[in-house]
Amino acid sequence: MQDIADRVGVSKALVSMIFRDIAGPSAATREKVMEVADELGYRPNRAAALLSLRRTKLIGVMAEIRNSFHTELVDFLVDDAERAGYEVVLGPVTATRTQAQAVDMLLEFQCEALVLLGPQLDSATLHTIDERAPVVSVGRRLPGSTVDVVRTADGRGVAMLVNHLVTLGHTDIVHASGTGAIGADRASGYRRAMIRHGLDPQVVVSGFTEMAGSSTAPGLLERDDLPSAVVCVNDRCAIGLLDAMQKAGIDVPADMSITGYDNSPLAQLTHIALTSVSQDPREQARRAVSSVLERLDGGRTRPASVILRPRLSLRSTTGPAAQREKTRRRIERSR
Amino acid sequence: MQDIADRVGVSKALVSMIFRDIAGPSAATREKVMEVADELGYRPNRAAALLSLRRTKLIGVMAEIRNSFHTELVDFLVDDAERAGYEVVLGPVTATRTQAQAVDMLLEFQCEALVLLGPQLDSATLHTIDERAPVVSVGRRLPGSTVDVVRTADGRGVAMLVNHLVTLGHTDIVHASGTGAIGADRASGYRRAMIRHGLDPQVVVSGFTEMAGSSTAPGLLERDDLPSAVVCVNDRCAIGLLDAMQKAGIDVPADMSITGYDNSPLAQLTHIALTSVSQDPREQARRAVSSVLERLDGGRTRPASVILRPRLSLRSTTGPAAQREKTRRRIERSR
DNA sequence: TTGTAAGCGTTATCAT
DNA sequence: ATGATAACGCTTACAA
Repeated sequence: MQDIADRVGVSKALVSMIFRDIAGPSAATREKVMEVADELGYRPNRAAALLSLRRTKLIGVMAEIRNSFHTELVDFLVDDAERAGYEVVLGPVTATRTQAQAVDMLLEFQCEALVLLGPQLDSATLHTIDERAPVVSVGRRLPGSTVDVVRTADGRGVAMLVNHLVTLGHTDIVHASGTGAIGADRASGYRRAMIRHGLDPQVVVSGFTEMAGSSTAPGLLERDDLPSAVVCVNDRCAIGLLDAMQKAGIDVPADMSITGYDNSPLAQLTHIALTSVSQDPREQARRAVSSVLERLDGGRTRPASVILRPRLSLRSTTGPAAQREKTRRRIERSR
Repeated sequence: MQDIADRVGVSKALVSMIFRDIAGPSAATREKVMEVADELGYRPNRAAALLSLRRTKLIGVMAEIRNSFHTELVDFLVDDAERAGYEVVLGPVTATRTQAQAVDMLLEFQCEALVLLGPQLDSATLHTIDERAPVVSVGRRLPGSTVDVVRTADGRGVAMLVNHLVTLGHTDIVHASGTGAIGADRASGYRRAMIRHGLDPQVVVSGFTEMAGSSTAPGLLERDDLPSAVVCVNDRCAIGLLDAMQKAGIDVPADMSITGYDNSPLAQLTHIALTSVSQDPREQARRAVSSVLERLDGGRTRPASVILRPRLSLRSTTGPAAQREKTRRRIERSR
């Protein structure tokens, strides 16, 4: 910057103003400065600006880079943040990099606020982080939390699936569950919905991956009666189960209905066509950024929660409950 | 930092050294300083350090956040970089954020080197960027380029698919192609392989998405003879086509074989089981980071190219060429 | 083992 | 419209 100033014969201050598009400098110097800057290949040093300014205009986003639902959210977050004049710094969680490490990195980068996707950190830790920079937790239920929350009413989403299945005549509905806060939330939504319908909740432990889903199949096939429907904790689990079931000769949805959760691009592929629940990442991103802005620029200090309504996406993996007789015959045949 | 120094009654310099684990300070002061730092919730300011140091230890990675192949690479890059003592900053390319903008952002963050995934920027631009910070282009062919390149021999990969199909007795093999440098590379690999076998290359324009793949189907179904095999430009395209074909009553691979490219997690799902070509993201990431290190810390100045051998992943979407008669009958039936 | 002081590239305040 | 100068928080000779 000093170089440019020297070359043009002005001061650093002028150059700085010109680069920040601030009224003051004359059009003539403006042009000259830009020209020389170009020639010298000058790039503003964000770190230095950051040091001088009180604000960094940086929003840190912790995400599991391999989770397509997270990357979808990140994509939207980047755009929303940009529109608000902020830049997103991604703190990736990987096999070898914990959530705590990701947060540490974001804090070192002097992010003004943190958006945490599916945080597994406990409330106390979140609170501590929040004291340094406003935290928005996305996608996870946080009872009695002191940080901002944006999430879908997962319990309700799962209940919608159960209702849908009951309407189709299903009564023998199993839940393939996941672990952690998110898994627990969905499982309890399932349980409540089943009880509300006077049905028996049946939870089998599964997980959030295709592998988990497909390894849940044998246990179900072993039963005397195949359940008439399985509500899976997410789309990937459902796809794994779907796959294993089809391999075993089970017709979905004729013999058994299967539902997912997330309404991921995968679920929408026509030859998977998974009945699922949409979490509306577009809207979650928007709300998360709004939350950040309210606390950063809007003066809000109390934590706020945004709980979005899930939306059912009916596709071809759910259908009327099978006649018991038929199902049993199918199973026999496939053995 | 000054606060800590004051509280403990030492100088900033000591505190700095302690935080960087530098020999010198006594164990006693060390402990005292850490304690007070904890109490004050102190976090080192990376930007300030960066300003003082000559080095940022930052590697910028430009990636399409929604592209699962890119995110897979990023995941590995993060780990490899960390192992080498570097931090990765992600410059996301989205619908509203161009590659040039992503690169600008990374440069503003004072990244010491740039890893560009599938860059569409022209050679001249890449060269200009390289003058500021060493550039590694990943996954794209760059004839006569002046920057480092890490890629798979895509032409050869596609040729392997063609060879495989020819071995299975196929002769009527169509290529569903993509645009851009990558699409062109794969198309020319296809053409050369076909000619080598004395077959007629037939290229139809498709694209890199499921949508593109499925919208390629009608044109193929319209033909008097269904091609016996289709080599798609990537897995997503293949899955779209696969889907549309199955919907049209075509049995894959009995009536028609389909191949993908990338060996993505999707291709590996057992009920898709797409024959594909692996680009080995793990290895590409490793090489990209090595390239960076050689130029940053190893003193290499000449550009280097690493061209990896693709690897065939045979699965269930390819099979022996169908008898013409059978195929025709199938098609009639499905109409 | 510890302290002092200069400097990194910017922005901001106050003059001119 | 432009310039001088003091921060910003850290690192690093060099000195004690």
